[in-house]
Amino acid sequence: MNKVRRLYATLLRRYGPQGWWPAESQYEIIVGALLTQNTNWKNVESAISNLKRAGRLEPEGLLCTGSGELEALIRPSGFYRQKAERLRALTRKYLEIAGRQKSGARAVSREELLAVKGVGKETADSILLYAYGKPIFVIDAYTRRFCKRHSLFEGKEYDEYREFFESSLPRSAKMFKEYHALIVRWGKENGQEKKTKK
DNA sequence: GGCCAGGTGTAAA
DNA sequence: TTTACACATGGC
Repeated sequence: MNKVRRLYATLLRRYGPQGWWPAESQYEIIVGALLTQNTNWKNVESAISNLKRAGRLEPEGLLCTGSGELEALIRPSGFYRQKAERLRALTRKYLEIAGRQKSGARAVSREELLAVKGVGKETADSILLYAYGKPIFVIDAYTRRFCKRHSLFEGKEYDEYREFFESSLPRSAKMFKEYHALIVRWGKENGQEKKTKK
């Protein structure tokens, strides 16, 4: 049993299952993944609840919402102008994937998500893992801090971290979901040391 | 009042 | 390839 697995057991014992991703639908996960970019989750919840209340938290409904109205609804999540635009692009991709799945065509790929403007590696991987159940380990700022703090791994590239975790753990989406959630939970209780000036 | 939050795209060096 | 900066709100 390696250190990565032992730490997982420790976190799970300390915090219990986190039950991520907190959402009522697959589409809500995708919307949350985009809105949470560099943003406090509380603000995202507020934006999502606005969308829900307005009946816009579904792909077709969101796409037929005017720019001004959409921006106003997601305003609490910050970067609201660009996020409104990017949310539309991602929603179109989501519908395209859904249509394909219905006809049994090829499955969702990381590349096509990355091709959507506003979707970077973390967002793409969050979507693949939490919305589509693909066994891909999500790396975020907390994960890097976690690695450093526990002397697990010190790399540079996003994919180096991802491969480190994926090669240290059984290939299980269920475990990847829980581990990432636990790291975030850990991160919220362990503020960063100093802030090396990003 | 400044720092931070479950990043990403773009432009310049 | 690396670094710098814009994007923006809300909580402490």
